[in-house]
Parts: sequence; C-alpha cells; structure tokens
Amino acid sequence: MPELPEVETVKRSLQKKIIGKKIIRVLINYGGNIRQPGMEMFRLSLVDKVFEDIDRRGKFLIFYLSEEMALVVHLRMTGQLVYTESELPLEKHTHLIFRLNDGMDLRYLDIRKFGTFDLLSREKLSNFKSLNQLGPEPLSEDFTVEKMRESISKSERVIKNLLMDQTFVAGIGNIYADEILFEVGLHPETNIQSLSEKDFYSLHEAIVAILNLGISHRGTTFRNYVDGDGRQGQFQELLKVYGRKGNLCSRCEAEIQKIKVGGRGTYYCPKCQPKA
DNA sequence: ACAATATCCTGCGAGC
DNA sequence: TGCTCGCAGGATATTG
Repeated sequence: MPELPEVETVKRSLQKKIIGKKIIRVLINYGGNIRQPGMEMFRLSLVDKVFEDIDRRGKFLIFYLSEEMALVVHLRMTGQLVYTESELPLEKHTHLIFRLNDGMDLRYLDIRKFGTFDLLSREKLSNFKSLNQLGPEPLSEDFTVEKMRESISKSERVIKNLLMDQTFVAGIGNIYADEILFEVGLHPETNIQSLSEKDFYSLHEAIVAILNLGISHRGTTFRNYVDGDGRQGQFQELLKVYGRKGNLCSRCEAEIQKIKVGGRGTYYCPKCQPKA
C-alpha cells in the first residue's frame, strides 16, 4: 500500500530510467483505471509524448509530458509502475503498457484495480480537484507546527483519523500513521482537543522523522509494494507496531494490540501509548 | 459544515 | 482437501 515514502521511492527510481524517453505505443489490457480522457483518447494522446519530469504530491505521481501534458497517477493499494524489458512476458494483472523508444516498457500492474490515471493538460493541473484538496506536503517548509495546530484547532476527531486525512497533511496512510503515533506515544483514539502544546511539537517532529526514515529505507513492502525497478522496500523490518499484533513491544515488552479506528486496522502498544 | 460509513477489487488465511 | 467468509485499505460518493 504505497504511502508517501513508497511513492517517493517509485518517483526517484523512475526518474533515473524514463526521463527523456518517448512513448511509442500504448497497450491497454484493462482500461478501468483510466479516469480521463476516454480509453481511446488516452491511448492516442500518449503516443509520441516524451517524459520530461516526474513530481510527487502526497501519494500522487505527476508525469510531465511533452506538448504540455500531464499524467496524474495514484497507485492506491496494489498498483505498481515498473520499468521492464519489452521482451519479457506480461505478469498477471498487467493492465497498461507504455512502450518506450529504448526497448523497454513502463508497465502498470494492479491486483485490485483501484489505481487511477488522469491525463490532462498542464494548465488544468492547478484546478484538478484530487490534487487541489490536498493538505501541505509534510516534508516541505509549508508544513509547520503553527500551521498544523491552526488547521486542527477546532477538530473533534481522534488523532489517527486526522493523520490519515489527506486534507490535513498529504501522504500518510495506515502504516505510517500507526508508526508515527507509536513514536509520539499517543493512543490512536486520542482526541485532538486533549493534545498538549508539547504533543503538537512531538507529533510534527515524528511525522517528518518517520516519513524521512521510510524514504531512506526505500519504503515498506508489507504485501505487494515494489519500486520502479521492481525492488522491495526495507522499512518493514523497522516497523514497531504495524502488523505486529501479539508481538512484544520493542520498547517496553507489552503485547502489541490491534483495534479498529475509522474502520481501519490499527496497531499500538497499550503501555507506550496509553489511552488518555 | 462536518464526520462517519459504504464502495470499488483480488488474494489470502482461518475455520470447518 | 476444498469450500466459504472476512479482511486488507486508497480516495470518493453517499449518508448521517
């Protein structure tokens, strides 16, 4: 489940491979992931376009193409974008193939078909809703403690739901939310209004630190995630709570618990993250 | 206006 | 052994 560190890793791995490469053909095995334009227009519009740059906003990838086009991709749960030799046989769940002019493909695989592709002109990016409604980039200077505190000053929600809310801050998903809360020592159901000034600072610090740590380990491969080279991440080896129900906490040796928060499986240490 | 819930999808593991 | 069932969770539409 690609979150900010995984999407950033995909971006970096693909940047080294596809910048300057031209799409010579687009093959569509399954078009359900294409949101706009229509399938045929999508295919025709992409032929002969050159990848000029790749950007990331939250969990979205933005491919800047020649002729002022932009391709916005979200991998959702199980999406993969992999740079592969054109000769190699297609793996199961390969839905889209962007054949490049260097004998390679950029292939899109997605077991659960939740991923999305939006092809639009660059000028329309600024009022593209999916990107527009995103909160600040957590690793940019826009994301300050003061702004963070201001944006949630009136919130009645619990902290985990807020961390996962992309309009609060962009890029945190279920795995990193749990890891951030363990780092801060806050119970996932802590009410925002009960946070102290110190809590706000340590929360802000943990968001930045954990996401950076995830990137430096090239993301978390819990199930399906791989980067643009098909490589798995390493951060799963450093997970302190996520997916560790029944294991002993590395900090205090209490047993990691699993509950549901906002409909999502949520892991925490009852001793390090006591309920207020 | 805001917040919680249902929805899409396939693979996998638990339980019988 | 082979079946059913529940769960996994991104964003978004719908409901409360």
